[in-house]
Amino acid sequence: MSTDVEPSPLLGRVTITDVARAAGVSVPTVSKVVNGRYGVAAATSKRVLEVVEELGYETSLVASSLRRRQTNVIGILVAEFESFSVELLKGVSAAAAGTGYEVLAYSGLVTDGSPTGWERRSLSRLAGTLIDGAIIVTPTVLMPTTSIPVVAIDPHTGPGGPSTIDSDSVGGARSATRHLIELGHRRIAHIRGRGDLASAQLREEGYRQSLAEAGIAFDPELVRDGGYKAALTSDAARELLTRADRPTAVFAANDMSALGVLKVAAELGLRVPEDLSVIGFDDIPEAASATPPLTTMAQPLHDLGAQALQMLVQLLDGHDVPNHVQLPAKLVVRASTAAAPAA
Amino acid sequence: MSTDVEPSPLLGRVTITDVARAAGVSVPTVSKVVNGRYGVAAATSKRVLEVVEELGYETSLVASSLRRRQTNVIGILVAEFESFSVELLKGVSAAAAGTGYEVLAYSGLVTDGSPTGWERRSLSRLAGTLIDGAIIVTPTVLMPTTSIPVVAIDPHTGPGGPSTIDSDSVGGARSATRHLIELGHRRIAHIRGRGDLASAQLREEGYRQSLAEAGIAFDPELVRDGGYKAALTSDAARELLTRADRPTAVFAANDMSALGVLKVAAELGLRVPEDLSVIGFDDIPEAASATPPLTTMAQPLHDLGAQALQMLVQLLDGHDVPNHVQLPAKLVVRASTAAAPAA
DNA sequence: GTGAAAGCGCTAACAC
DNA sequence: GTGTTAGCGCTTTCAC
Repeated sequence: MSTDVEPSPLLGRVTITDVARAAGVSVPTVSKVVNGRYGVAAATSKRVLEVVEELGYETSLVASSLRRRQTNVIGILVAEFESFSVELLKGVSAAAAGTGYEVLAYSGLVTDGSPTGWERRSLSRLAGTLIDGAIIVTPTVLMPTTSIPVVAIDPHTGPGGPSTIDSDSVGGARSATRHLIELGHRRIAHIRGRGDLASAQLREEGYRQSLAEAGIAFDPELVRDGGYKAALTSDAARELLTRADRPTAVFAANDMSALGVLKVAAELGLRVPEDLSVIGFDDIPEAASATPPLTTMAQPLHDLGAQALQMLVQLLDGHDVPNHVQLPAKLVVRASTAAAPAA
Repeated sequence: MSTDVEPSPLLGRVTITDVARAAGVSVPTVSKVVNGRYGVAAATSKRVLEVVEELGYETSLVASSLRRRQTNVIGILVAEFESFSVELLKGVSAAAAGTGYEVLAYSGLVTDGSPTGWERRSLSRLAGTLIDGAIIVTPTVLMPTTSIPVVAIDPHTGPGGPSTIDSDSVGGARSATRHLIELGHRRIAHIRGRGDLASAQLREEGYRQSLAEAGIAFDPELVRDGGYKAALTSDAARELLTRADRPTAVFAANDMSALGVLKVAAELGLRVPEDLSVIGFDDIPEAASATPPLTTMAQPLHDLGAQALQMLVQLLDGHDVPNHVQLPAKLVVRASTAAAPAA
């Protein structure tokens, strides 16, 4: 019976109930007005809208998504927000503009326990409720069945899972290695990527192919694990570069590792590129501003993200998409590679 | 009475009800087990956990956050995922590791209608339910009362709102302008930032101060709006650079604008830095790889994000935090600035 | 044209 | 120890 209107809800958010009470109508009526459903008197609608405006009400994503079937938000799931994932995110976000979908990026807790399987957990927590579809960056496990459409970027492996998109790791690695060979290098080391990602294996494969083509014997002593991380690369690089017969060039499976090699080389007093050539993979922004600027195989990260989004939207619209899309990688020569030192 | 266990829920996500049914217990019991509450028999707990594992159940963020008071996720709200916001995001994410909080970045639809007020809408949609606290990047409106703790980065304005953090725009702008003056420039143009952000006004203020200190008369004809965007800067830059008495240097309020100036200068056949010096503000990754590499005032974007997160966590823990934190900006000289051409 | 009732998936109180 | 009841904020039938 009370007609008092709370003008400013000082604590707690404004709920649909607050609006209903203030407007003197029922909760469902407010819902209809807010969602533009038919069957509401113009006068009622006007009054409700005024109260909505006055109170600053906005429907709760959480509550409505629990009830509705779709939310019009797509999720991009990453293990961590770092240079690589964030470049993809920019591409996804740019491509999402105008599609009517909002973008929500989520980084689950990777610290507690294994670094593997985070994607399944994140997906379970968000799918079916918060997000209509997901783009998963570097998933480490296979997810044969998911409750919502999924596109994976740089996935664990090929068939059986969701649609995937990546760039040409084998071809890129071949180009990278060939670049070093053409500069006269013969002792070329390789810092491997994360073993649980197909891209890492393919890059090693490309490295071996290039070596074979040039008639250079593969030396297992020159291959070490870097896990796509600068920190993990350090020990490997130190071992490699303190050998009596140290390599004159290093092909790192990604830029973070290459940056790690650069750091170790500097510590060791090795000049890059005079004493040591270093080439990376990805072309993250840090590559260009490294000392010296890093030669690398550029992945079209922005496009990768943008196309992943387009594929996902296709899927959400019920269309078919290719099972696998591959974009080319491109050699970007900067200052960390040069002719091999005279033997 | 049926005891059949669905081994693989092919469509829809696995809910707590599925688990309860499969384990032969009630829904609340599953909830207790999953959340580690006391008062469950060891045997029951074990059985439930097995089913959880088998079915791959993960509690829904949405459903639990609707019921619970807190979710342990903090939201970073941005208008768009671009270089600036994304650098902050990396800092936030890095600082969040180990705090027990997960990070969720959200970019609301800015396209529909005005670019202003998106933050209030996003906040309303997520606060109180999905996220425990929020970091808002470049909010354009004042939000005196919010239902959850909020920290604003590079805000609209000073007092009255949430705690804020930014870097020293006045001091930075003074340094930038002084750098140009010391190089012998006297006709120095300024491309303004977004008028709805305090940082833009403060940078213009710093520019004017430096001019005054050097005894250079302020010329309103040399100040144009760029809105912090490369695209919006183009027209302004073209006007400025086609004048008979064109400036010999430009201080752009941020790097995106500076990049826009570089582009126009190239179109106009002006050499940078020989004919025109350009300095930006922010030091986004693109600055280093621009042609030529951009001289700029570096904001500690990573630290800004990291400290914003720390402040927010303090707030969430019930501690007080300073109302305003300011970090210094630092001159980074690259190749887009040089001595003024002889008059 | 409007409101009462039900329910999305989950958790907190409270019975049993 | 375990299940029943209630309710978070919202939307969807479906009576009235």
